[in-house]
Amino acid sequence: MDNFHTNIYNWYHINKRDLPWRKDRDPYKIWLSEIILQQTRVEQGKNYFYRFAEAYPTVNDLASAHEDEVLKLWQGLGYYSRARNLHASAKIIALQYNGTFPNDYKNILALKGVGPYTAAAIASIAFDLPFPAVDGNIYRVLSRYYGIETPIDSSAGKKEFQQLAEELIRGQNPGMHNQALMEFGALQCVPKSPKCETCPLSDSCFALKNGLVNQLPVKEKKTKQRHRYFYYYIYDMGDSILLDKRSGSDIWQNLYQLPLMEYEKALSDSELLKADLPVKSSQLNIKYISGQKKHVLSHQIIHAKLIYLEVQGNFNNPSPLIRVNKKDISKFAVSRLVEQFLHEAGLGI
DNA sequence: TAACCGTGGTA
DNA sequence: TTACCAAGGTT
Repeated sequence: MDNFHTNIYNWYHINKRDLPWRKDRDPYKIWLSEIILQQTRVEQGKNYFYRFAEAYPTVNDLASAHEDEVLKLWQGLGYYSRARNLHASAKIIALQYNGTFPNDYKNILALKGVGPYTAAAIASIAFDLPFPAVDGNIYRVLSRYYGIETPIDSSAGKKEFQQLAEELIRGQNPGMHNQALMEFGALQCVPKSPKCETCPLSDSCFALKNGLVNQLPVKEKKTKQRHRYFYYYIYDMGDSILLDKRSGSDIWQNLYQLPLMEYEKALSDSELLKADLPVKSSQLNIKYISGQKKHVLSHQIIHAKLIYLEVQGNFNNPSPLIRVNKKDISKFAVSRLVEQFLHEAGLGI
């Protein structure tokens, strides 16, 4: 074995973390952890893994849950399509595979929410199959060590790194190899201020030798952010309020929210008082309007306010909105933004 | 292909 | 405060 492998493997055996999804090689748990960890730090994902593993010990348990329940467990982790796809794939495994996790790369890759990285990670870690798991860590480690300046988010870059990773895993223990490289990127060759002074590869690292550590990896695309203006309404009916389920292809799909009005620009409070309501009624009293809250997503900036309405007298259920008892609000999956507004209004958790 | 899809940590 | 970005995938 060459210098690269030997040093990283030695480093890994000394420095690897004791992570809960690596206690055994249950493909279901490895899959679950990989979905949770997509674009997510280990420290943030850990608690969610414990939650899911306890609520759904097997893939059949997950398959028989309701999507609302799965989304509630996922609440706060973001990228909610992961939860929807996780649940949909669990149903496929339960029904089409009779509860046995598929054990070949093609069928793993065919699962919803499983792309090239995740399929390779599961195939290698759970089934010893020699597929390189090329994630953000590995782009960073390889680009620095080998001095590769091809942008990692270009198609040429993806092809180049994939090919290099395939050469590197040849003849190695696939699961250990992939995990060693990822762990090395996550703990040693970190994005900012990597620990080059204590790095076992410092003698042969191209970036360190050439002063390119802070320039690599190269990424070209920058996502521009769209501004949106959300006005949420609490319809306080004494012991209950109204909730609404989001649908369509927008953010927070299938999560619940307070009745919402969206505008292209910010409304002043006086404009807001004259504006349409999500549910019209002559028996409303405005208790207060909150200050503006800025909620930043990866690709959108949402400027939001909460309008607290007290409903006088009777109020018919304005379908498709649902009337929810205040003590049951916390059973519904909501975005962080709605969760914070509910909390500030003394509702929810 | 590029835009879209969340949240929280860090410098 | 801003900018970056973390065990990416889908459309």
